[in-house]
Amino acid sequence: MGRTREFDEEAVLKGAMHIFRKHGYQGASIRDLEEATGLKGGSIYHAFGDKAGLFDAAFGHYNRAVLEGRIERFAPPGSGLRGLRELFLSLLHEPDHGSLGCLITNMAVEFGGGVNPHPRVEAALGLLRTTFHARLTEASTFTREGDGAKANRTATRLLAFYQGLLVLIRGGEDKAGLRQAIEDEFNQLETMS
Amino acid sequence: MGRTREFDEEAVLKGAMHIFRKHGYQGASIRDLEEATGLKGGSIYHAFGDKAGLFDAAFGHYNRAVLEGRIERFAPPGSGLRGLRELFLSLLHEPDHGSLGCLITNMAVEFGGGVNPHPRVEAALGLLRTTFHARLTEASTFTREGDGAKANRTATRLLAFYQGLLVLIRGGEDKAGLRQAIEDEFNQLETMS
DNA sequence: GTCATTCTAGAACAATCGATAAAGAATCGG
DNA sequence: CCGATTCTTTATCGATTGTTCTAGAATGAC
Repeated sequence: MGRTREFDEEAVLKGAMHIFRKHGYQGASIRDLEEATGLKGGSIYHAFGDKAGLFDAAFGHYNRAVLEGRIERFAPPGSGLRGLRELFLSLLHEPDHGSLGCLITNMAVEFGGGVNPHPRVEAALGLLRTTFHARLTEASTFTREGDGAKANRTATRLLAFYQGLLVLIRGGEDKAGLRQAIEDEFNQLETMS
Repeated sequence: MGRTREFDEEAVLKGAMHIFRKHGYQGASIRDLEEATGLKGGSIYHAFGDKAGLFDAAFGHYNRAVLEGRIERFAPPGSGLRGLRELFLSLLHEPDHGSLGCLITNMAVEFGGGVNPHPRVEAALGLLRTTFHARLTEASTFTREGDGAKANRTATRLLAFYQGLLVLIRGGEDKAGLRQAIEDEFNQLETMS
């Protein structure tokens, strides 16, 4: 029933993900991806169809392993505002001064301008927004409000703040100031009427 | 003393800027730039040295004409928090669903990951932060605070919010929700202790 | 008008791009 | 062992990339 696969798919996707995060989609060449994955070009095309297919798989891996993992670790269900704060602060601990950017942020920018948004970007933003909303409604100041309209609006505001932080981190902004901005935001969120 | 220039530099930079905003630096080819500027490749290289030189000039034009122009129009000195609010809201009026992204945001992301930040990105972020700080200190709630430390921290927080809004706009986020987020942010800023 | 100088136009450059094709290597059912 | 199938490798494809070169057109100084 055919030759057996020699590569570890997860390791391959991890390597490809690194390259796409560093150099973007357009900036990542097939040769770069060969080196990072250990696969030869032919194998890449056999396994993933084309460059866009490998990217899609790598993006899926990012959403699954990195994004969801980060949420589970720092802002699990029940952690409320304190969890969200830790989630935001965790962005500052990225290595290499954000040389590995957030794939969502980077691709929202790189693929933006088309008529419709990239589906994986949309899905990831949706997961973040849903998470923000859920943790917000766990906080007493938001459950008192009756419907979740206020939490919805705050979730959108936090989503923008979150993406902006990643832009500034990647832009080389000093992290102490960003930490202070995060603390301010959540301190104010906790003492809200 | 030599042949006279036939092209209008401002028009050329404007055309190049459009391409770079739409497709990014890597995604803009010299042929694209020829078409958008009306110049032939030879002339481009004669006038600007190379692709990076044209980009640098176009980025300078963006900071001068678009960014500073927007600030002067919506948040001139003395306009305080109300000016800042208008500045933020003006981001939503960008045409084509953000198909022309903010060059600062896009380049902070695309050139991020290097050891040191792109100087023009740094300059533009600095101008924004300085503007935010200045308008904040015009507001009574911030001048009461003695030193400008609070205004500094809020300026950084607003800078992240600003960049995040541009990411979401480019990502195709619906603008009504973003408008609400902006209004919430500034309503809360106006009623601060 | 001549000359040095500056700009423009267009062809061409080597290098790299994403992608394909062909052949060998490994696996399993028969 | 055979043959069908699947994966890996290698070489190579045409297209496009950023850039350079060369010839021609326009300018001001003399």
